[in-house]
Amino acid sequence: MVQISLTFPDGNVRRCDAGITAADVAASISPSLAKKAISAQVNGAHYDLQWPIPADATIAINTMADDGPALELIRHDLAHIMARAVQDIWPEVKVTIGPVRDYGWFYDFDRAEPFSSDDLGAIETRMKQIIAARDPVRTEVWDRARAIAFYEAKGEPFKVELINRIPAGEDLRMYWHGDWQDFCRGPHFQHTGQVPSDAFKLTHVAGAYWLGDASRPMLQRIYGLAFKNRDDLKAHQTMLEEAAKRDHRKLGREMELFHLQEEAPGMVFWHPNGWTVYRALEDYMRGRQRRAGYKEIKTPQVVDRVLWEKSGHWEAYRENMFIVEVDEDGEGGKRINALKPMNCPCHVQVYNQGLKSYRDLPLRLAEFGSCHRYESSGSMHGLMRVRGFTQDDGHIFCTEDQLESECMAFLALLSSVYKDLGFDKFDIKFSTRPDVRVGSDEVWDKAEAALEGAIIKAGYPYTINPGDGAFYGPKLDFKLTDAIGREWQCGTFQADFNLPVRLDAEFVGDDGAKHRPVMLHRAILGSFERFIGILIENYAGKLPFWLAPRQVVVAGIVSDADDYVHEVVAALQKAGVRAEADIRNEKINYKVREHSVGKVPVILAVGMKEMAERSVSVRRLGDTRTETIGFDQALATFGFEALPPSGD
RNA sequence: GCCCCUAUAGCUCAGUUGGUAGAGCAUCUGAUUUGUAAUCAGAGGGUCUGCGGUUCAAGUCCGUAUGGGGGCACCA
Repeated sequence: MVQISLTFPDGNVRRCDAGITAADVAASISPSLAKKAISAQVNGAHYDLQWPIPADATIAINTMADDGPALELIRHDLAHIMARAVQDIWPEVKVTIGPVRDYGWFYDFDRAEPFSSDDLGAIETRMKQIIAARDPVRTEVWDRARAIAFYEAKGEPFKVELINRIPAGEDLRMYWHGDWQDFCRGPHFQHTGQVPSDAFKLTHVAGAYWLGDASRPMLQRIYGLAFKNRDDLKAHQTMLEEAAKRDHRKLGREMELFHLQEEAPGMVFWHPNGWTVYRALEDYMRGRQRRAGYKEIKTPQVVDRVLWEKSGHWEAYRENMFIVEVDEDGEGGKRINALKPMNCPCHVQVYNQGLKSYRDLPLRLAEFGSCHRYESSGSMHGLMRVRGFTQDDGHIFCTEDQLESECMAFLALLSSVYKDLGFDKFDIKFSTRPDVRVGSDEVWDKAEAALEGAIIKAGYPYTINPGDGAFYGPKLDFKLTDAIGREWQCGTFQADFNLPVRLDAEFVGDDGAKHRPVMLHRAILGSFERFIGILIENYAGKLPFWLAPRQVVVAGIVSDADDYVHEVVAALQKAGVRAEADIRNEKINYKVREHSVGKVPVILAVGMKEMAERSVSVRRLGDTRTETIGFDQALATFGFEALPPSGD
């Protein structure tokens, strides 16, 4: 019998048999709780659940138990086997925890000397010996006192701390792999020989804070990859190698899109090609937002600290701000300004000019706002996390009653934009009220219900991050993944009950009295920098025609056709196509190769034959076939393809 | 910010146990007028990231700063 455990955000776990429906779960627990199960465990295997699940749907859970050893079991056993191998070799090393993750596992160790790559090889060798020994795995249930006494005697302070964090009354399950012991929830194989010995690989070591707390010691985390067999492991390693070729930092250099340099860490130097992509994306977003009812504005880059003090940023965000000191009177009388780290306070200033009526709401202000944040040195990453960036920012001032409909409209716009840009699916995280917050519970109830209601009505799967909301309101985050599967937050939709109060935004209601608007912060791309990074990786540099920096290269075959090449290029440019001539004294093979490597979507080869019949030979990126079409047809075709998607 | 790794020509890299640098591509100059993924020949190009140390001698060893990579923390 397959046992299913559903885990809920509050930590409750419901165990039931396979084949039940969401309605069954609802009936046996409570509707609200049933709707919010976030993950399921089957025979130790972990599954994320996506919501909403229709009430009558069977909770279909893949039972890996039937088709050989579950990957999770393999990875979990390897975590224990690795920890044992490490202590076999270096008995003084302290063990901590080692969870299963996508494609493998990791385990954190406390050791004075760093693990070297040679050490990883030695650990792997020892692990294989343990597997070959087919050591039995056995388990016992201990009470807390015995376990604590055991680990204190053994000198494993991290284990003692872990046990102390487990809720009182719970028994502890102790597992032995041979004579090496660890405690965990299980389950495990019956002996170590059940783990495939040729389908895992220790990949790298990295520092990681104990319990994710930067004030605690930094441990050494060893990562491993593990699969059911050698072929799966190799396939995954090949996939990673392929993904590395799509890295936007590599493609950004190869395609001459942008560069970064030491004198301006985290600030992008956009090259002509990259800036063309940026501008194409900006123009597209401008059109989409205008048609969605946004008014575009532009606000200052440098703003006096007084405003940041009012908004609360000076207190809460100061160390992340670029400060600009101006010697105002020439005698050292300093005026302190800051580069804006976000646009919100400036948008409230625009809103606050003139008295607003309820008839003005919802008021949607949009800005391609350049922001600067002094991000910590270790957090920067190519275009994905930078210090100077431009948000496709927008703030909607509305009433509480308009919150849900604005959220729905935003979801529709975002999903349409993402679809145009090649993302049919994306991860949505819904973050609810944190312990420390502003605003009454009543307002939070209303806002959370509006956001969650909108997303359920729109029918998108989402994950709840309980307590992960901002102090000023709940939020939805929209995440996209890069080439190697790292998630990056792009879109966001946040309700804010704080800033309208701090910056005194108000409107006159139909009752003639003044009211506070709700302020909604929202972005679709997030930042142009990050989104372009994601786009490059998602398309492996082969951007769709309308976004490509060079859309068409007209390559002459012989110099006698040069005039015709220039004529075609000029006509294409007039038709709105980014076209270039290539009349260099090179073979057509050379030009085709160079522009293919350069990821130009269309190469038009033009020689004496084409000139005579006023045609072009079309070769599209990724397709080795060529097609000859007439001059006018080429203008019409590429002129049309150069237009951005309308989203309609 | 923290841990580990790392820095040689525009790019990708080689440089053996320390003896003051090399390849391919790119660039430039010739020749070649070419039919859909690299025509041939020649030339130029590097304070080996900065600073300090060890040594008769440092690209190579040590320290440090900065940048980069992988993670962790952070992302009000």
